[in-house]
Amino acid sequence: MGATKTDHFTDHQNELAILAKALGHPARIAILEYLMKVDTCICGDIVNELPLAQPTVSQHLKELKNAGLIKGSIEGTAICYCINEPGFAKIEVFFNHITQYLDKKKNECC
Amino acid sequence: MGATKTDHFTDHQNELAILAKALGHPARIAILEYLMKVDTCICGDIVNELPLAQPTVSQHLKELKNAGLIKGSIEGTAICYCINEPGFAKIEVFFNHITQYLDKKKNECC
DNA sequence: ATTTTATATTGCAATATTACGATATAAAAC
DNA sequence: GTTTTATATCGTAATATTGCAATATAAAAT
Repeated sequence: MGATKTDHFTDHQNELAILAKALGHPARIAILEYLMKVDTCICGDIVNELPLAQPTVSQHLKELKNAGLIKGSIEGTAICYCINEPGFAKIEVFFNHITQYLDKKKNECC
Repeated sequence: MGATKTDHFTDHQNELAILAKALGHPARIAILEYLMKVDTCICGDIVNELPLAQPTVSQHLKELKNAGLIKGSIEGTAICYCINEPGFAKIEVFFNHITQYLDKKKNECC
Protein backbone atom coordinates (compact mmCIF):
# COMPACT_ATOMS: atom_id res chain seq x y z
CA MET A 1 0.00 0.00 0.00
CA GLY A 2 0.90 3.62 -0.27
CA ALA A 3 0.97 3.68 -4.05
CA THR A 4 -1.94 5.27 -5.86
CA LYS A 5 -4.09 2.70 -7.64
CA THR A 6 -3.95 4.43 -11.02
CA ASP A 7 -5.11 1.35 -12.91
CA HIS A 8 -8.48 1.53 -11.18
CA PHE A 9 -9.31 4.91 -12.70
CA THR A 10 -9.85 6.21 -16.20
CA ASP A 11 -7.00 7.67 -18.26
CA HIS A 12 -8.79 10.99 -18.15
CA GLN A 13 -8.94 10.96 -14.35
CA ASN A 14 -5.30 9.98 -14.05
CA GLU A 15 -4.18 12.64 -16.52
CA LEU A 16 -6.05 15.36 -14.69
CA ALA A 17 -4.72 14.18 -11.35
CA ILE A 18 -1.14 14.30 -12.64
CA LEU A 19 -1.61 17.85 -13.90
CA ALA A 20 -3.24 18.99 -10.67
CA LYS A 21 -0.59 17.27 -8.61
CA ALA A 22 2.09 19.17 -10.49
CA LEU A 23 0.32 22.39 -9.51
CA GLY A 24 0.05 21.22 -5.92
CA HIS A 25 3.15 22.86 -4.54
CA PRO A 26 3.66 26.58 -3.81
CA ALA A 27 7.12 26.56 -5.38
CA ARG A 28 5.67 25.31 -8.65
CA ILE A 29 2.87 27.86 -8.55
CA ALA A 30 5.55 30.50 -7.96
CA ILE A 31 7.56 29.25 -10.94
CA LEU A 32 4.55 29.41 -13.23
CA GLU A 33 3.63 32.88 -12.03
CA TYR A 34 7.17 34.06 -12.57
CA LEU A 35 7.29 32.62 -16.07
CA MET A 36 4.09 34.48 -16.88
CA LYS A 37 5.40 37.71 -15.35
CA VAL A 38 8.61 37.82 -17.34
CA ASP A 39 6.89 36.50 -20.47
CA THR A 40 10.11 35.37 -22.04
CA CYS A 41 12.01 32.15 -22.31
CA ILE A 42 15.40 33.59 -21.48
CA CYS A 43 14.98 32.62 -17.88
CA GLY A 44 18.14 31.47 -16.22
CA ASP A 45 17.23 33.23 -13.02
CA ILE A 46 14.41 31.09 -11.69
CA VAL A 47 16.68 29.81 -8.94
CA ASN A 48 17.32 33.35 -7.68
CA GLU A 49 13.61 34.06 -7.61
CA LEU A 50 12.82 31.19 -5.27
CA PRO A 51 13.66 30.63 -1.60
CA LEU A 52 14.97 27.14 -2.32
CA ALA A 53 18.31 25.59 -3.15
CA GLN A 54 19.27 25.03 -6.76
CA PRO A 55 18.79 21.25 -6.81
CA THR A 56 15.32 21.65 -5.32
CA VAL A 57 14.30 24.19 -7.94
CA SER A 58 15.71 21.97 -10.66
CA GLN A 59 13.59 19.12 -9.35
CA HIS A 60 10.42 21.24 -9.35
CA LEU A 61 11.14 22.38 -12.91
CA LYS A 62 11.51 18.76 -13.93
CA GLU A 63 8.14 17.87 -12.45
CA LEU A 64 6.42 20.75 -14.20
CA LYS A 65 8.05 19.66 -17.43
CA ASN A 66 7.08 16.00 -16.97
CA ALA A 67 3.49 17.05 -16.36
CA GLY A 68 3.58 19.08 -19.58
CA LEU A 69 2.93 22.43 -17.92
CA ILE A 70 6.21 24.00 -19.03
CA LYS A 71 8.66 23.30 -21.78
CA GLY A 72 12.36 23.99 -21.91
CA SER A 73 15.18 24.01 -24.38
CA ILE A 74 18.91 24.43 -24.07
CA GLU A 75 20.04 27.97 -24.78
CA GLY A 76 23.81 27.96 -24.49
CA THR A 77 24.78 27.66 -20.85
CA ALA A 78 21.30 28.47 -19.64
CA ILE A 79 18.12 26.49 -20.03
CA CYS A 80 15.15 28.31 -21.36
CA TYR A 81 11.80 27.46 -19.83
CA CYS A 82 8.32 28.69 -20.61
CA ILE A 83 4.63 27.88 -20.19
CA ASN A 84 3.44 24.98 -22.31
CA GLU A 85 -0.03 25.73 -23.63
CA PRO A 86 -1.32 22.19 -24.36
CA GLY A 87 -0.84 21.15 -20.75
CA PHE A 88 -3.05 23.93 -19.49
CA ALA A 89 -5.61 23.32 -22.19
CA LYS A 90 -6.39 19.93 -20.66
CA ILE A 91 -7.06 21.35 -17.23
CA GLU A 92 -9.17 24.09 -18.73
CA VAL A 93 -11.52 21.54 -20.27
CA PHE A 94 -12.13 20.11 -16.82
CA PHE A 95 -12.69 23.53 -15.33
CA ASN A 96 -15.06 24.59 -18.05
CA HIS A 97 -17.00 21.45 -17.25
CA ILE A 98 -17.19 22.42 -13.59
CA THR A 99 -18.06 26.03 -14.36
CA GLN A 100 -20.88 24.92 -16.63
CA TYR A 101 -22.13 22.58 -13.95
CA LEU A 102 -22.06 25.23 -11.26
CA ASP A 103 -23.94 27.65 -13.51
CA LYS A 104 -26.68 25.13 -14.22
CA LYS A 105 -26.78 23.63 -10.75
CA LYS A 106 -30.05 24.19 -8.98
CA ASN A 107 -29.90 21.79 -6.07
CA GLU A 108 -29.19 23.54 -2.84
CA CYS A 109 -29.54 20.88 -0.21
CA CYS A 110 -26.26 21.25 1.71
CA MET B 1 13.74 18.20 5.41
CA GLY B 2 10.86 16.74 3.53
CA ALA B 3 8.25 19.23 4.67
CA THR B 4 7.11 21.88 2.23
CA LYS B 5 8.46 25.32 3.15
CA THR B 6 5.08 27.03 3.06
CA ASP B 7 6.29 30.03 5.03
CA HIS B 8 8.59 30.99 2.18
CA PHE B 9 5.73 31.53 -0.23
CA THR B 10 2.80 33.91 -0.41
CA ASP B 11 -0.60 33.04 1.07
CA HIS B 12 -1.99 33.11 -2.42
CA GLN B 13 0.55 30.59 -3.67
CA ASN B 14 -0.02 28.31 -0.70
CA GLU B 15 -3.80 28.46 -1.06
CA LEU B 16 -3.66 27.58 -4.72
CA ALA B 17 -1.24 24.75 -4.07
CA ILE B 18 -3.53 23.28 -1.41
CA LEU B 19 -6.49 23.37 -3.79
CA ALA B 20 -4.50 21.83 -6.63
CA LYS B 21 -3.05 19.20 -4.34
CA ALA B 22 -6.55 18.17 -3.34
CA LEU B 23 -7.33 17.66 -7.03
CA GLY B 24 -4.11 15.73 -7.49
CA HIS B 25 -5.47 12.23 -7.03
CA PRO B 26 -7.61 10.25 -9.50
CA ALA B 27 -9.98 9.09 -6.76
CA ARG B 28 -10.73 12.68 -5.83
CA ILE B 29 -11.26 13.65 -9.46
CA ALA B 30 -13.62 10.68 -9.73
CA ILE B 31 -15.52 11.81 -6.65
CA LEU B 32 -15.97 15.32 -8.01
CA GLU B 33 -17.08 14.02 -11.39
CA TYR B 34 -19.57 11.72 -9.74
CA LEU B 35 -20.98 14.52 -7.59
CA MET B 36 -21.47 16.60 -10.72
CA LYS B 37 -23.08 13.70 -12.57
CA VAL B 38 -25.70 12.95 -9.96
CA ASP B 39 -26.25 16.64 -9.19
CA THR B 40 -27.75 15.98 -5.84
CA CYS B 41 -26.60 15.91 -2.29
CA ILE B 42 -28.31 12.68 -1.34
CA CYS B 43 -25.18 10.75 -2.05
CA GLY B 44 -24.57 7.90 0.32
CA ASP B 45 -23.21 5.73 -2.46
CA ILE B 46 -19.87 7.29 -3.22
CA VAL B 47 -18.11 4.30 -1.70
CA ASN B 48 -19.84 1.92 -4.13
CA GLU B 49 -18.81 4.09 -7.07
CA LEU B 50 -15.11 3.87 -6.28
CA PRO B 51 -12.69 0.94 -6.47
CA LEU B 52 -11.39 1.65 -2.99
CA ALA B 53 -12.21 0.52 0.52
CA GLN B 54 -14.58 2.56 2.64
CA PRO B 55 -11.95 4.08 4.96
CA THR B 56 -9.91 5.19 1.97
CA VAL B 57 -12.88 6.90 0.35
CA SER B 58 -13.76 8.54 3.65
CA GLN B 59 -10.23 9.90 3.83
CA HIS B 60 -10.39 11.32 0.30
CA LEU B 61 -13.72 12.96 1.06
CA LYS B 62 -12.19 14.53 4.14
CA GLU B 63 -9.33 15.97 2.11
CA LEU B 64 -11.69 17.44 -0.48
CA LYS B 65 -13.72 18.94 2.33
CA ASN B 66 -10.67 20.39 4.09
CA ALA B 67 -9.55 21.98 0.85
CA GLY B 68 -13.00 23.54 0.47
CA LEU B 69 -13.85 21.77 -2.77
CA ILE B 70 -16.87 19.93 -1.39
CA LYS B 71 -19.17 20.43 1.54
CA GLY B 72 -21.15 17.89 3.50
CA SER B 73 -23.84 17.75 6.09
CA ILE B 74 -25.35 14.98 8.12
CA GLU B 75 -28.55 13.64 6.63
CA GLY B 76 -29.83 11.00 9.00
CA THR B 77 -27.62 7.95 8.71
CA ALA B 78 -26.02 9.12 5.50
CA ILE B 79 -23.78 12.08 4.93
CA CYS B 80 -24.69 14.37 2.13
CA TYR B 81 -21.82 15.76 0.09
CA CYS B 82 -21.79 18.18 -2.80
CA ILE B 83 -19.56 20.54 -4.75
CA ASN B 84 -18.59 23.69 -2.88
CA GLU B 85 -18.59 26.65 -5.25
CA PRO B 86 -16.27 29.08 -3.43
CA GLY B 87 -13.42 26.59 -3.49
CA PHE B 88 -13.55 26.30 -7.24
CA ALA B 89 -13.92 30.02 -7.67
CA LYS B 90 -10.41 30.52 -6.28
CA ILE B 91 -8.85 28.15 -8.76
CA GLU B 92 -10.79 29.73 -11.58
CA VAL B 93 -9.23 33.10 -10.88
CA PHE B 94 -5.80 31.54 -11.34
CA PHE B 95 -6.85 29.82 -14.54
CA ASN B 96 -8.38 32.94 -15.99
CA HIS B 97 -5.06 34.61 -15.31
CA ILE B 98 -3.24 31.89 -17.23
CA THR B 99 -5.76 31.88 -20.07
CA GLN B 100 -5.41 35.64 -20.44
CA TYR B 101 -1.66 35.32 -20.44
CA LEU B 102 -1.66 32.58 -23.07
CA ASP B 103 -3.97 34.63 -25.29
CA LYS B 104 -1.74 37.70 -25.11
CA LYS B 105 1.54 35.80 -25.18
CA LYS B 106 3.62 36.58 -28.21
CA ASN B 107 7.03 35.16 -27.36
CA GLU B 108 7.66 31.91 -29.13
CA CYS B 109 11.25 31.09 -28.34
CA CYS B 110 10.97 27.51 -27.06
C1' DA C 1 -32.58 -2.72 23.57
C1' DT C 2 -30.50 -4.98 19.82
C1' DT C 3 -29.31 -5.09 15.09
C1' DT C 4 -28.46 -2.95 10.96
C1' DT C 5 -26.51 0.61 8.04
C1' DA C 6 -23.49 4.41 6.87
C1' DT C 7 -19.66 6.86 7.86
C1' DA C 8 -15.46 8.25 10.64
C1' DT C 9 -11.22 7.36 13.16
C1' DT C 10 -7.12 4.83 14.52
C1' DG C 11 -3.01 2.48 13.60
C1' DC C 12 0.23 0.98 10.62
C1' DA C 13 2.84 -0.64 6.46
C1' DA C 14 4.16 0.67 1.76
C1' DT C 15 5.29 4.22 -1.08
C1' DA C 16 5.95 9.08 -2.60
C1' DT C 17 7.47 13.79 -1.99
C1' DT C 18 10.41 17.45 -0.44
C1' DA C 19 14.74 19.40 0.34
C1' DC C 20 19.55 19.80 -0.06
C1' DG C 21 24.71 18.68 0.02
C1' DA C 22 27.80 16.66 -2.96
C1' DT C 23 28.90 15.79 -7.36
C1' DA C 24 28.41 15.57 -12.44
C1' DT C 25 27.87 17.78 -16.89
C1' DA C 26 28.54 20.86 -20.39
C1' DA C 27 28.88 25.16 -22.76
C1' DA C 28 31.19 29.98 -22.40
C1' DA C 29 34.85 32.88 -21.11
C1' DC C 30 39.35 33.48 -20.26
C1' DG D 1 43.15 23.81 -21.43
C1' DT D 2 41.55 25.76 -17.18
C1' DT D 3 38.04 28.39 -14.88
C1' DT D 4 33.63 30.04 -14.56
C1' DT D 5 28.67 29.66 -14.87
C1' DA D 6 24.27 27.31 -15.19
C1' DT D 7 21.81 23.37 -14.67
C1' DA D 8 21.12 18.32 -13.74
C1' DT D 9 21.63 14.08 -11.14
C1' DC D 10 22.64 11.18 -7.10
C1' DG D 11 22.10 9.95 -2.49
C1' DT D 12 19.75 10.37 1.50
C1' DA D 13 17.13 12.15 5.59
C1' DA D 14 12.73 14.08 7.01
C1' DT D 15 8.09 14.18 6.16
C1' DA D 16 3.65 13.27 3.73
C1' DT D 17 0.42 10.40 1.30
C1' DT D 18 -2.05 6.24 0.20
C1' DG D 19 -4.59 2.29 1.42
C1' DC D 20 -6.84 -0.78 4.38
C1' DA D 21 -8.10 -3.84 8.50
C1' DA D 22 -9.90 -3.10 12.79
C1' DT D 23 -12.61 -0.47 15.45
C1' DA D 24 -15.61 3.39 16.84
C1' DT D 25 -19.73 6.17 16.33
C1' DA D 26 -24.30 7.21 15.73
C1' DA D 27 -28.78 7.32 13.71
C1' DA D 28 -32.59 4.07 11.79
C1' DA D 29 -34.99 -0.08 11.73
C1' DT D 30 -36.47 -3.99 13.96
